[in-house]
Amino acid sequence: MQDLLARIKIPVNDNLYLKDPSTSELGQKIIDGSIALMNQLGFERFTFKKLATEIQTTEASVYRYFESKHKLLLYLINWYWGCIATRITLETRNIELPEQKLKKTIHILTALPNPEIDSLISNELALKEIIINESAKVLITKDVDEENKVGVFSVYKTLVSNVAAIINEVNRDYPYPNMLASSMIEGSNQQRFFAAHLPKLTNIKEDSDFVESFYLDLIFNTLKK
Amino acid sequence: MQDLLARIKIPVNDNLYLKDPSTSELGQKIIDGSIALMNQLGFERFTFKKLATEIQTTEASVYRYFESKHKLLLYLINWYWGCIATRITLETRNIELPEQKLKKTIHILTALPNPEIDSLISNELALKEIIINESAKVLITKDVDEENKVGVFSVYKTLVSNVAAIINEVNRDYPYPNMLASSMIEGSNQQRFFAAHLPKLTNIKEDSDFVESFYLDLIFNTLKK
DNA sequence: TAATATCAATAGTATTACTATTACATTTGC
DNA sequence: GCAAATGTAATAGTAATACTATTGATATTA
Repeated sequence: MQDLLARIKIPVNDNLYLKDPSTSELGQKIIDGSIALMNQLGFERFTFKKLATEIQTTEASVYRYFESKHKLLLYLINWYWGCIATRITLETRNIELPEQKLKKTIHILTALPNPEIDSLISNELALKEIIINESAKVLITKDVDEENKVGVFSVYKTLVSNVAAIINEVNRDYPYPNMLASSMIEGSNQQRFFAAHLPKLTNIKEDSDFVESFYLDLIFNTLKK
Repeated sequence: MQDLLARIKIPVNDNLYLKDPSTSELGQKIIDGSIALMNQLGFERFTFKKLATEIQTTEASVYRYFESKHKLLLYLINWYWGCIATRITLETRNIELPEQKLKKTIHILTALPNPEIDSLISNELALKEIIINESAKVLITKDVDEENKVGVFSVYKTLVSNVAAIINEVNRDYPYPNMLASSMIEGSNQQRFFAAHLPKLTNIKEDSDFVESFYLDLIFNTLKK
């Protein structure tokens, strides 16, 4: 699985970069470095200057690839959801039973990545933490409409609509499949943030992955006919 | 109801302001002006300079009340959730049936405010939009732990725990009451953002309030024994 | 009325996101 | 094989903005 995914090229929207970072060595260093540094500092404290120092290049060189740190984060997010969407397609295509298919999908979307088994990329956990901590800062913005126009969110929208389809395979009459899908995707990340910082907003269980269990219970009870 | 609430003083954490804005005329102008302007511009584009121009004072005068726009937003959020918590207490205390109590709570938390009936404050809708659009920017931060230490989120945590208690009144054995509560509170706002900007992530129904309906269905199905 | 405390305005500074320009290196076409 | 074109990177900026230091004005109280 790991090798297979490593060979698949995940396409990311053209509008997110000035020069495709996957085509050069410096580009790769920018991606790898920004995942590490943004996770460490957080989006606000992260700057192109600090990144440049870290990967031994210059601020301006980074600006050759990305016109802003905002777009860089959008690139990372886009790429992450592209990977997840690919995983769901690959790992559920041989499953017949709709319930099993949905169960697997919920696992991929809500569980923490197991670095040994299902990691697509060298630093998936760091990237997942960035998704958890920083996503809202570029999604919930006044610019969302303009960015949506140029297709920045199409990967994410496709993912939600695919999950919604899997939900409707289990219960054809359920009227809110997209809401349920996006609630789970966004909510599971948020609950992990709460667990780490505001545990009173969650119910952490020692014996199991409480986030995955919560959504399994929630979704299958809701879809029960 | 309106008059009653208008007379209730909603306490806001001391650490959020340098000088209590509710004690002076300029303070009130800062609050009212910032709700209007932040809703109009969004948190990023909102600055103290622009606010000062708007309410005909100076940037530095605003800094007498709030040490940063970050803290100002936290103040607004805190005050909002204080109002909501008060409303839930007042409007459910005479309800005997746990199911009816929960239903009312879900309504207060997920429905859009009706300006004529249940508005606490002159510009509740604008404030609600700020909560929807900007909350994540001050909650999901690297500073969350320090701010949590000084009690900035206590109002919110109390609200979640109160709603969790109402959930457990309906089903004493449900193991994730806090998660369900915080998921609903955060999720309902997020779904409204999606509805406005990324409708493919939701399922908007013309005939009813889809957000309230979604959560009523979701929660009561989940709690069914 | 004089001392004191409160409040507000002016004029800054420091940081940071971002850009204009130039220099160097590599590839490509004939 | 050499020049044109393209790709890459470095220097040295600008503009915006969050935030502060200081001084001036007003109100309160002894």
